[in-house]
Amino acid sequence: MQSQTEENYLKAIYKLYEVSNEAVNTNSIAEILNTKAASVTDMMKKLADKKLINYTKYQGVTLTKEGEKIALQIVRKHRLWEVFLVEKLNFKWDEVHDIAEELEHINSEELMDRLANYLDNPRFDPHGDPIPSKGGSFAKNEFVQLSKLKENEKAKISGVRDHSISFLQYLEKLKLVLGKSVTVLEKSDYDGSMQLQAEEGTVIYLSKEVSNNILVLK
Amino acid sequence: MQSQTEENYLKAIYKLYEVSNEAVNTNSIAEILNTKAASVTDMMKKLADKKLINYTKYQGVTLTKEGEKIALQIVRKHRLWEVFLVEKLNFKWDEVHDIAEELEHINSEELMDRLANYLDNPRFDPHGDPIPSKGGSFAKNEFVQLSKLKENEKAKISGVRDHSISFLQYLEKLKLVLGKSVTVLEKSDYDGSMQLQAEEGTVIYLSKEVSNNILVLK
DNA sequence: AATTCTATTTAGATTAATCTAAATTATTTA
DNA sequence: TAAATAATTTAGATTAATCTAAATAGAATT
Repeated sequence: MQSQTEENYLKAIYKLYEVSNEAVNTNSIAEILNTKAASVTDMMKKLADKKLINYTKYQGVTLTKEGEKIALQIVRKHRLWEVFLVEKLNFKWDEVHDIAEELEHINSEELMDRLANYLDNPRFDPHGDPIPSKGGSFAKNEFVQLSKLKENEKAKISGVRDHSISFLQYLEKLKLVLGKSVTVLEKSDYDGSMQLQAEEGTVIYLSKEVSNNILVLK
Repeated sequence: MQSQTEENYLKAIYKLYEVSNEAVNTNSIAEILNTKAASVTDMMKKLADKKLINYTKYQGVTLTKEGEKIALQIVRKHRLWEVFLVEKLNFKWDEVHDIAEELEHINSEELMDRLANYLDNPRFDPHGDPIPSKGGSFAKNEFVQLSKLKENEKAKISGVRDHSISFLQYLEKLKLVLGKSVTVLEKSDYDGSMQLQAEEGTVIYLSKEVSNNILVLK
C-alpha cells in the first residue's frame, strides 16, 4: 500500500515517461506536481527503497514493473471515474479532471470492477484516452492528428492531445465533441489552417495549432 | 478547508453527541477513531482554535454551529455514496461502509448535488439512516423498534440501530431487508423474543436483542 | 580544458498527526 | 474526606511530506 502522495509521484513519472520515453528528470516531476526539486529527490529515495522506481543519482528515474503496475491502476481509476462523471452525472469533459484526481485514490478493487461493469467496460475516457484494463493493457487506438488529414478526407473526432480546460472549452464551443464526424473542405498551404464541414453541415475554421491537438479516426 | 483527519474527528464528535446528547469525552473519541487519548487532546486544541468545537480542558467537547455544519455535510456525503453503491453498483448493505468512509472526503459540492439528483434525492440511506439535506436538515422519521410492536401489528422494516457487518449479514440471511413488511404473530413475555410473518408467508423467530435493533414504520 | 550555468542533491528546519510515559485533574469508593 | 482509581493533559519524540539555502555534479560554452 502506498500513500496518496506516493501514488501521485508514480503517476507523474508514468505520464512523463509516456511522452519522452526516456528517464524522467527531477525538475519535470517537481513542475508537474507543483513542488520543489528537493522534495522530489526525497521521494525518489523512498520510492526506490520500495522498489517502485529505478533511481541513480543525477540520472533520472524510470518505473519498475511493480511501479508501472500501480501507476496504470491509478490511470485506470482516474479514467473510469471520468467516464462516470460525464456519462452518468452529465459533467462536461472540461469539468471532470480535478474531481477524478481525488477519486482515483479511493482504494477498492471491487468498487472499480463494479463501476467498470456499470459503465459497460468503456475502453476510452471522455477525452479519448484509453483506459487500461485491470491487467494493465490498453486498447490499441489508431488515432491520427486532424492536421494530418488531406482535403476531402472524412474522420471521427476521437481524442485530444491538449487536455487543458481552455482547449476543451474551445472545442465545446465549436461543437467539436467526441464522436462527431467531420470532413476536410480546404487546407491552407501557408499557415496549415483548415476548413471543416461538420455532420450537420456547419463550416468550422481551425488553426494548425488546434487541428494538431485534435485526434481523429479515419 | 479542513484535512481528512479533522473531518473524521468532527464526524466522531457528531456521532457521539447524537447518542448521548452531552459533551463528548476524550476517551470515547479515541476509541471510535482507533487512536490514543493524547492524540485526541492535541486535535481538540486544533479544532477549538479553528472554532469548530467548544472545548474546555477536562470537560469534554461539543460542536460549534460551524463544526456541526461540516459534520453534517460529511454524513450527507457518506450516506449518498452508500445509496449509490447499493442502488447502482449492487453492493450489499453490509459491504458499503468502508468504501463510503473514503468517498465521504471527496471535495466537490457540485459532485454531491449531481449525485443526489442522479439518485433521485433519497432521504434515507440503505440502512434507513436519514440523509441530511444540503442545508443540513433531516427528514423526520417515525421509526420505532420492532420490539415495541404488539401481537398482530404490521409494519415495514425501515432501519437498523446496529450497523455492524455481522448484524446486517444476519438480517440479510433472514431476508429481513429494508422495505419488507412483517406482522407480529407472537411475543414471549418470558424473554421478549418474537415470531414474525413476512410478506411471502415465511415465519421468522427473533430474539429480543435482534428486534431491539430493527427499526420499523407502522 | 577551464569556466559558467543549470540541475540535482544534501543539510537542516518545519508542519501535521501521531505516539509513550509522566504529570495532573476528576471521580469514585471506602 | 482521604485514598485509590480513572480520565485527561503535558512533555518530549517520531514519521511523512515538505521547504530553503548551500553544496555538488553534469552539461554547455567559450
